[in-house]
Amino acid sequence: MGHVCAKEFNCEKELTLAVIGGKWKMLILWHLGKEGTKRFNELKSLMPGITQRMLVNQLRELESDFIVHREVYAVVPPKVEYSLTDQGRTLMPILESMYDWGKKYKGFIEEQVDEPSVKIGHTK
Amino acid sequence: MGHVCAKEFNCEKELTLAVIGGKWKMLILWHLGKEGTKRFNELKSLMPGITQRMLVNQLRELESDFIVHREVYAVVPPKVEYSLTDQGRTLMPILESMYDWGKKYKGFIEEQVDEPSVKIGHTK
DNA sequence: CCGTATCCTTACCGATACTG
DNA sequence: CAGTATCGGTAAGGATACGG
Repeated sequence: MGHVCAKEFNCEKELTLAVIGGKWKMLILWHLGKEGTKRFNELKSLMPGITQRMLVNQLRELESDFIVHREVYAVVPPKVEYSLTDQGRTLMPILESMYDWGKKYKGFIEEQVDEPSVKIGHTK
Repeated sequence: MGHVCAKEFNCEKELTLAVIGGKWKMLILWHLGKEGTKRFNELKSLMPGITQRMLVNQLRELESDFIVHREVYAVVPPKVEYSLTDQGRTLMPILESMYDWGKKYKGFIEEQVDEPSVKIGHTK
């Protein structure tokens, strides 16, 4: 198991990329890492634009890669909580340096092209 | 210009990912960052499996994002050298931490599933 | 030696509708 | 509330052939 298993990589960096590289994965990890445990619909409303299908999909992959823990409560209506595993938490420093780099790079790019062209939303 | 321009991102982390996330980009950056300037065919033989089309493509995107510098010499037969820009060099710490994380994660994964399943090539 | 030009496959992702 | 199921578009990436 693990969505990353049975794939071939040229390098361990690509393994890391395979884990965090999905369309919404970094955003999910960021919320869980910075704000802690979240329910499914909480995550959904924190990420405007994501569909239910994609949220489930990305969470399932992160779970099968041992990055995210899924806790199901046997209640009605259903309650499911997501959180980072210990392994998942070790990704945070990488996400932070990617955030910092992206921020500086955005400024750099806007100096090169004199109209602001890289559009970033509000999630930080 | 810049292949990254005119795209929308939820977060600056995703901008970083857009810059390094191509299939062969991290590998290219790694070679240029660790071993310095390379000619086109040198890069190609350092990356078994890459096609000429993809190597050109990834290099052009990195160039338009101001990460890689392309130096053309007016000689026959043609000679073209690729190197990291100053901006490109600032990516190396991120690539290194992704390498380190991937390496540890690979060991971690192999403990979970008792057969070795994550296959990594020889490029390091 | 260093590319272009085509063609084609497939993986990713979005929209939408339905369910325990 | 927290999911499945299905369908379809699009862009990334591979194979191959040709060119300055």
